[in-house]
Amino acid sequence: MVKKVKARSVPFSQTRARHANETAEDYVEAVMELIAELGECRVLDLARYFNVSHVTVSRIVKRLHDENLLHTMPYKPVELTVEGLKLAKRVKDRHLVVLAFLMELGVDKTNAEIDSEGIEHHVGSKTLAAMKKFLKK
Amino acid sequence: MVKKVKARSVPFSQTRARHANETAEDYVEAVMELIAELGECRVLDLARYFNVSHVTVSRIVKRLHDENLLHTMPYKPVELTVEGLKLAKRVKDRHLVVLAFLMELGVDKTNAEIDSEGIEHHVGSKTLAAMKKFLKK
DNA sequence: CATGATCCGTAGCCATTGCTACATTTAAAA
DNA sequence: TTTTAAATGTAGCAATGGCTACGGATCATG
Repeated sequence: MVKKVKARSVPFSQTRARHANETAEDYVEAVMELIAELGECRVLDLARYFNVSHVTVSRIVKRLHDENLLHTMPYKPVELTVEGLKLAKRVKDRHLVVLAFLMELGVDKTNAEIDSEGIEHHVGSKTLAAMKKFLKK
Repeated sequence: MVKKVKARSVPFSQTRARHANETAEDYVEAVMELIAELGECRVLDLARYFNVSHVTVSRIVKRLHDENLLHTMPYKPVELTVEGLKLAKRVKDRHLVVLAFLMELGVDKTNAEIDSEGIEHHVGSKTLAAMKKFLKK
């Protein structure tokens, strides 16, 4: 008799797509933050923010432009599209909830910041709601 | 005056390395589970488990062999090295804690399983300790 | 307006993780 | 034993995200 093992809940066929999506979330959030802090967001600002070369940023910005999340013109600042802004707001809200949640749970700020940046991308709506509920008490 | 924006807590310079590491964690955990369930772990078992082609599994198994996490011989089952088993146990323990934690938080089992698989890789020792403490109460 | 510093784009390399197509090995069945 | 099905390996392609090196654009400043 051959036992059957169930496949993962999150199919791995989408690993690359999921990573690309996380990158998109990180970038729109960063663009929103950098515009808020600096007034505009240049490619080099993103490169410094993420600690990568401007080349990496440039290519990713181009991809996100093709995906209608960012506006770009050669040698001009990066801006958010309507869709990009919507995503950025959602991501930032979720990020803040996760961060506050971890700290409320007793994790020190430093570790809460580190972990929340990794965790946030994997927090579904149900988990997010549960975290918000926990924070209210 | 130019404002300074702090870089992310988790430098993105290590994105690829982090993803590769997550893959390693997922694979050793899967190998341990499949051996427990099926008695042995074949490349195709992993392919079915992760919903990817056997080619993808084959290449990753080779890499993890080079990293001393897995034993492999051509056309033979995949096994864990001592180091791989140690990692697998740690990963499984953390996974179970995160899953139990989410369910205790009020997330339904289905969503807890989905989210825990993404979240687990980003739970540091401090956050893990906080989750365990929460579960004790 | 010239010029040099800074910013940005392009070319081209690598690693990881997907894939299809085809070859080879293993093991079971005829 | 031979043949056939299943499992595994290999070749080679694409997308994503790292990088260095180099060249063109922009802008402040002399």
